[in-house]
Amino acid sequence: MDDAVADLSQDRPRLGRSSTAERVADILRDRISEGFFRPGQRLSEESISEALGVSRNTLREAFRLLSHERLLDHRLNRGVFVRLPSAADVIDLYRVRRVLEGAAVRRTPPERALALIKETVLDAERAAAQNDWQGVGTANIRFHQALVSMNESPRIDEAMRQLLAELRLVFHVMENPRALHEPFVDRNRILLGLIESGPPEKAAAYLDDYLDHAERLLVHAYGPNR
Amino acid sequence: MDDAVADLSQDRPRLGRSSTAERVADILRDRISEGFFRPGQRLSEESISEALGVSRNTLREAFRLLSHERLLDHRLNRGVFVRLPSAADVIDLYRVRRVLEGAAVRRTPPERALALIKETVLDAERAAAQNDWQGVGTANIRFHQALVSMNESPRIDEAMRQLLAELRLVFHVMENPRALHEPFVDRNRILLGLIESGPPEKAAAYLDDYLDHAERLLVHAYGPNR
DNA sequence: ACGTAAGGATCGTTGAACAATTCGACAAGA
DNA sequence: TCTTGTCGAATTGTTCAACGATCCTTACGT
Repeated sequence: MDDAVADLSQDRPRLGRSSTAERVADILRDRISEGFFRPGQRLSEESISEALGVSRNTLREAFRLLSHERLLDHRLNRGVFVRLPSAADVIDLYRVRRVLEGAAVRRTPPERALALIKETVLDAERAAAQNDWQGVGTANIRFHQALVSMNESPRIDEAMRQLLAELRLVFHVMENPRALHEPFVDRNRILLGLIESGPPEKAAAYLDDYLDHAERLLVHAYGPNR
Repeated sequence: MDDAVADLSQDRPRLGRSSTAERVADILRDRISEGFFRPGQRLSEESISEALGVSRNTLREAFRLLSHERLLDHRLNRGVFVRLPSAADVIDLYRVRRVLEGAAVRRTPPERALALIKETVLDAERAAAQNDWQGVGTANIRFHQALVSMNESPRIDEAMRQLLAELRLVFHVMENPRALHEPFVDRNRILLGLIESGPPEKAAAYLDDYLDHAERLLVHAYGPNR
């Protein structure tokens, strides 16, 4: 009986949830990540609060939340804009990735995480076979989220979630999703192999090259915009 | 003339700063980190908004900011409380530290960061000589902030700032600051030496031991509380 | 010991109001 | 033509008062 009660405590976080502001933030976050709101676009308090049927004050609380996640850019007296990351941002994002993902592949992978990673590799391959490059991008993101989960740290998972959401903004600025994601379908498979069997150093080295490649791709296509 | 104008654009970030909510958040952040508000304490919207002379709505925006930094705990319909980290939180915080600081010491230290680190080592030694253990704690925190700055990533700096603010909450729960900080005055000096001269792997190994030590100290003294 | 009910305190959310700020347009001047 | 000053509309920043919803405590009854 005590066991059952102990299991229950895992559902505890779901209890606290709710609050209009958070639900509004969830909606906006989804809209942003799916590209409905474009990077650089201004979000009007009046029109959105009216469309969602919540008061301006509540909407502002939601805006605050998303600003803190770096998805929105809050400029004083000018309103909030969907964040438009600069080239410097891209470079910094990859610096963080090298740290978080590098630490991950150096650990002995927990079974749980390994299964997750395999799954996302398959997802990417399936999507690629159907020329669904948007889907490949999504699977890619989940692949790296799974990678980082090897660190077994809730805080790192959360940080990675935010980072990838921010990176998705970068993707939305670029056209030609195929060139952006195709090279990494194979690389994911290879990296998985190195994690499973190879020595950690080998996987780490390959990962560094992987990230260099991805960063170069982005920054190159990003140069003109700033 | 154009050159002068270009230089000016560096001051641009300073323009955006302000907004009552952010200033309120700054005040509360300081109060929390100095221990004026104790972990677990409830912060009443009414009394604080009255004391600070701002409206409840504005105060709530500030609360949101600090909740996102994990300094406050926002429980629906019950109000906000100064966060009281659990033992599991402490363990996770140290997992993150191992990743961020470990990556830092493996890099070739930039001159700028090295100077900062030296400074904080001296600060800690000076404070220890005067039996100012609060001061040692502060210097210690700045030492690790400086360590992490070797990563040369604004986002990692920011993450570390938050992490250390959260860790300060843990310190405030414990009595006997001396036992908590004294051992690390010497260890800081040694780690600095290894970073300057030793091979990175040596510094990394010592750092792991350092963090194990610190974590054990905290978790041990923390066990009873939960 | 346990379930229920009542009451008070506090939070969640709203709507309206006004001041502060931005931005574009247009006119005046060099 | 280019710059500068001024005005007004639009939007944000902040406050205030109000009401329903939720939680906590206390008291009561079984």
